Amino acid sequence: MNQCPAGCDGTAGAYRQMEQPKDVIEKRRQKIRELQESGVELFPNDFTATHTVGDIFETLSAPGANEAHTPPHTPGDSDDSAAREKIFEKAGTFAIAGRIMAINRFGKSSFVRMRDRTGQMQAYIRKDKVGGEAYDLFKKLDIGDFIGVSGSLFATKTGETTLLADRFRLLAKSYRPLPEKFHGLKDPEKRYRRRYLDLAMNAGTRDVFLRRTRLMASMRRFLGASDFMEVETPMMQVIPGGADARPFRTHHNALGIDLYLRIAPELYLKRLLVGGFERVFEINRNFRNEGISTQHNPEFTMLEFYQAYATYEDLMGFLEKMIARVALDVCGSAQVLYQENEIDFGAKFARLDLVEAVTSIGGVDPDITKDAERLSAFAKESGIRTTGPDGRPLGPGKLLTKIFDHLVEPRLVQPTFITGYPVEVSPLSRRNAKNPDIADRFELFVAGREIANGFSELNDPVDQKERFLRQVENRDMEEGAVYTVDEDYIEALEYGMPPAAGAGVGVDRLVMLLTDSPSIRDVILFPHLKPAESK
RNA sequence: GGGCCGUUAGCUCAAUCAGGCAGAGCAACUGACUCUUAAUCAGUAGGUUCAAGGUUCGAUUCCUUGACGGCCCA
Repeated sequence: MNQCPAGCDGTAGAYRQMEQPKDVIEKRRQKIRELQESGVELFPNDFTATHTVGDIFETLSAPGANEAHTPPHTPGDSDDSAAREKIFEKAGTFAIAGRIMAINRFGKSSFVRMRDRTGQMQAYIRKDKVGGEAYDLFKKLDIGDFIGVSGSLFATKTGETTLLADRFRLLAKSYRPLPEKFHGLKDPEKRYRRRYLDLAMNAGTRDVFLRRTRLMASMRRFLGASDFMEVETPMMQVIPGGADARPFRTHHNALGIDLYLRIAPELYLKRLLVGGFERVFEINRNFRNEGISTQHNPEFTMLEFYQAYATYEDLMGFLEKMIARVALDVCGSAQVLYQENEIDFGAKFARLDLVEAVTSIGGVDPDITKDAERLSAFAKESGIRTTGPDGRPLGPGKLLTKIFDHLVEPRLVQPTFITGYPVEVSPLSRRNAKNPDIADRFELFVAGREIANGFSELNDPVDQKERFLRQVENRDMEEGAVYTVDEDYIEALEYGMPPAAGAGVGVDRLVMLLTDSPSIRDVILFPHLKPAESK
């Protein structure tokens, strides 16, 4: 039964819409107008909370108050409840501020579930306590509004510690309804685009980003304790270097020149080694103008650190310890479950030579790895592209690492250092003392993905310049690449850089591992998505 | 870049196979209720079915194109 009493022509419809708005938001706007008309301030900012929810429970669990907040509680346990009453009485009054997450209204009293940054607590609002006028105001409040409540504590029948309101105030009105309480916000697109709702509704999401913050703090602590200093180097660079990737381009108006967003901080951090800062690190964003996927965001966070008088082998040991420490700080254990696999960051990480990995794990005939032509044929058979973007055939070193990526990388579940990379694919690494075609370099793989990359640094300016030149030559035809030798960096090396080793750690990927997140978008607050059509 | 899947009320999802008045729960609104906690009870309202086009008497449903997202592959 839903007939228009006045007939269902357009005029009546418009009239009805004014009287009784259909739209949820319009209804709320109307309610807000009524609030304003009765003199309620919608967005005051002079409420002072005396406590957080966490503070209150902490107060109660202080010595002598142990039982005060242990719901659910067996009702009718008179000794106990008498003791609790006493504790609550002694505790005094509290004023808390937070967002209304749920309301259970009765005729003349209501329970409100409030949440602040430390947790949730329910308040009980009674008409006879707060007064008729205030209670009428309360009736107009919505889930999602922010309120401040002051009062004393009591235990409900079910034993839940509850704030009995003497007074309450509206602190900020919401114009839009929050997503549903039980199912929350599930649509991944909406979760990413409107992360604030995802955070407001999903405890799991809040936990991921709390862990991310803890991870950053843990890494900084670990590096600081080892005498590393944190530095910040340019994100806008004239020559983007330190990695093999396409940069974003931007423009400086006053200088009239194009600049690039950095693809890596490496070449600047090593200039600091030249300057005498022997242990430096930087944690910040790099930008790579490439595809977006569950593993790639155009801007991502990287830790890079450099240590003078250290080798890549020293750094493997260091990283091993750092990651174990970070896992412990973030997860409370060095054994971490990631997508069905238990990963042990506490044990010594495996170490394996690249060629050995390709033959033993990848099952490739050792003879093939020694012969460039057979390597190329094998790659082709395995469905691997054997030419670069410019159409020229890839060198054997590049082919070998591609075969590795294809056959071995997905199978390296437990933390594994791969060493023995060809110099051909390691333009900034020091050559191995015994084999000049091999670099003193490692990559760390966990759960089938590259997590870190490190090497003993090339500090010979002549060798470095030659490698830059070769790189430029090879990239000549490559679309979008930037091919300039960083002469300024070479000059810095010419003044002398101490022997050193450095490594980069993909922070987002590490966070994924430690929060059991399948997509990089789950660990970046505002991941890049294509702009939506509308809404 | 390729393949598959998805997009329906503020939110979570039905209805699509085989075309026939677009539904539920929560949220909202009205009323009852001073111990609820996914409150309960009675009632009400709420839809550009992602967009554009096509087929058809009739399209959420079938076809084409596009947008965005998810998964897999490169």
